[in-house]
Amino acid sequence: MTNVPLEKLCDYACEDADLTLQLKEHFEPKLKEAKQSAPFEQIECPLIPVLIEMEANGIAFDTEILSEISTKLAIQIDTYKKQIHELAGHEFNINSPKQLGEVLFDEMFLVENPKKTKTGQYQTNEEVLHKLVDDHKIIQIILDYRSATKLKSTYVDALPKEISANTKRIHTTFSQAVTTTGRLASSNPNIQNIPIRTEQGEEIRRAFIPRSGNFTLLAADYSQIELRIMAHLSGDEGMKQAFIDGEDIHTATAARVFGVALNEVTKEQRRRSKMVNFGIIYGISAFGLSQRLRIPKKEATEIIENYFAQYPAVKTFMDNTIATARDKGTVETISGRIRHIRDINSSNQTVRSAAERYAINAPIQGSAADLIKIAMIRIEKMLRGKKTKLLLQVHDELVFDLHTDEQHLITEIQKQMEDAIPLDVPLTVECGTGENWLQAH
DNA sequence: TCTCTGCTCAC
DNA sequence: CAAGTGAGCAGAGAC
Repeated sequence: MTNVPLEKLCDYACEDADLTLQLKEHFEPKLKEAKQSAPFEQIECPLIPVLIEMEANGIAFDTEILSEISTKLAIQIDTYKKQIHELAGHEFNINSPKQLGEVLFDEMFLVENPKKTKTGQYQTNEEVLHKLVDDHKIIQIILDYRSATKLKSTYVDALPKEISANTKRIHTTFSQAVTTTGRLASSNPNIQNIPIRTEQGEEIRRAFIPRSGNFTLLAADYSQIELRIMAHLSGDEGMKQAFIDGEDIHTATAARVFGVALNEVTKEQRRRSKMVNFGIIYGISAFGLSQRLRIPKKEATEIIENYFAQYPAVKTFMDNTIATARDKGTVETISGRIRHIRDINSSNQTVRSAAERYAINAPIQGSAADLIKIAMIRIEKMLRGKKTKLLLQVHDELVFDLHTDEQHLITEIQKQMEDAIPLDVPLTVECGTGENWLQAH
């Protein structure tokens, strides 16, 4: 075992349950000797065998469900393609942003001064096309074409190729050391970006199924984990109270920002507040918010000012985090995971502002990663000797093969996730089961 | 075959 | 200039 490169071993382990066990036994004592830092010793090292097991477990996959979708998409794509070529007056490669831009803007003149990319091509992304949707009927068809080809090439046709000949399951690779914040990454295939937002997209999740008739899929999701971490780290009383009272955070935020009662919040107000809440986590600008909400910049500025007036400790937290980054060149998560922030003192405002956004986002996103990793380590320990298996992690969600005789584990898993790190606000986890990943949500 | 670009999927 | 973290696809061009 010692003569084989570790990477290879992990590959083989996916196909070989006995080797997986050997790897786990090999790692655990060695890792205890390593001494570097709390997140390294307490989180990353004990997580290694957990990830090895998840990769080895794999998730069962029903290709037949997808073949139906594939045929449907192929017909749609063909129809769109013909309509687009007809409206354009000639054939061209719609998949080429370069060719598409030339058709729309050099031949059809749909815009006076089209935006260009840094290489001088016309921009044809979703945002640009959406603005033109009422100007010409070709635009909506292009958007539909893009969405259909994306689903077909990236998911419907690609996922079946990833099924292991031995296990008949899909075994992703989790990268533990590629992200700047402490999140995991998933590849070959990436199971962390399986569609869910559109009706046609979410159908793909039906193909992810339990390993046999004695199992169901269990999905356990943290609710609003990043905003709860913001409430905790900032100590903002108003935001904390909203979570303690079990309120819908976007509605509660809207009530405060727009100065109305909770039951008077309109859908539009909630939508705007939701965007602001997300913006806060990412490091917001008035311009960015105005673009996303499609409102004047002045209005966006007003909303942000109201937000900070209502959640003053959030503003203080953001200022303090940036000050620390300037002072020490680093920021930290709850577990002490460090991110170095370069360019925080740059004289170039664009560069400096970007560094400030990284400084604000890293403790939030990284602490969420700490939390779920701790939960994974404890849950894997709890599941030893059980039939239920941990399969996937999608940043704030864990997916399991749940044995039908082990229903009691749902509450145990939920508890482990909610209690991973005690915060000043409650953490809530929603669990669902089903015959596929879509149903489990 | 490799690398870069533009785009789009997720949290 | 302008919202954080990733991965994968097709096109396009260098080699």
